[in-house]
Amino acid sequence: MPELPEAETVRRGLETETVGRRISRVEVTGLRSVRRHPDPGEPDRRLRGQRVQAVGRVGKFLTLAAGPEVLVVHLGMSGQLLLSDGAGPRPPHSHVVVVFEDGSELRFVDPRTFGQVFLSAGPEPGRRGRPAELAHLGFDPLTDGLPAGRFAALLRSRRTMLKALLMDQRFVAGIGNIYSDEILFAARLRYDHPASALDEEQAKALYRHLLRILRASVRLGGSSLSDMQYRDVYGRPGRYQERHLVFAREGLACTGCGGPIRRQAWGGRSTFYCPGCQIPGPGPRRG
DNA sequence: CAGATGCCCTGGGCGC
DNA sequence: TGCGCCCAGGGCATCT
Repeated sequence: MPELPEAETVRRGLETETVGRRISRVEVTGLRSVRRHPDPGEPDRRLRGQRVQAVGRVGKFLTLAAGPEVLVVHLGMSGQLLLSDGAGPRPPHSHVVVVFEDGSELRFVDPRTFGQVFLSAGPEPGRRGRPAELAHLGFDPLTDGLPAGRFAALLRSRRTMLKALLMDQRFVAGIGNIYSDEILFAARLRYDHPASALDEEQAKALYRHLLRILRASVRLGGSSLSDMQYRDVYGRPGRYQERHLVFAREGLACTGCGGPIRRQAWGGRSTFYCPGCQIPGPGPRRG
């Protein structure tokens, strides 16, 4: 499930491999992947002949600037961006393929089609020229450099449960189910702890763990789960899953207390936590 | 406004 | 061996 560290790993690969290359055409075969475009031929028309200038990222979204155009990619659940020299057959579910003038290809492969590819309608005024379609996203933990005190104040103003807030892309961009569980375990806070119940020090500590874990995962190329769906642009899996302390570890011994990690259905998906180490918070105040 | 729910979609795992 | 069921979950729409 590509989250920020996986998107950042892909971004680095794209930056290395595609900046400076000229696009000769874009082949779209998966209409759902370009669902924001009423006309699926639009990406080809607008990108033809443009040279890739920069590769950016906001949360889980990737952006390729090419001439006046910005191509935005979200990997969804099962999306991959794979580089190829253009020889050999394309893998199944290659819904969008950017062909460069040397014949090499950038293939958007996405079996479950939760991901998407679209050309931005333009930059949002202010906010560092972020594509307008990404205006709703909150701060990016690795690129926006939000001071800890600001984070703590923002967090403590919300009454939402911590996990819901960490996964809320409007609050902070890039954290999903895996990293929210890992961050909350590191901070010794349970998923259902109300954000507003944290004191200043707890909120700052949570932020430190958030940054530390995302950076550590980027260093190891992100997390590939048992399905090995996540791959970088060279097709390599990540290695951060070896460092997961709670995610997908139901029944295994907690590294903190030795007790079993618990799995809880919550918000329509699985949450993993240690009942011994992670505190649930004060609960609703009475009186 | 915030929380809950359902939908989209396919491959893989599992029970029978 | 094979079929059908269920699950994985990010983002969004919709309802309360």
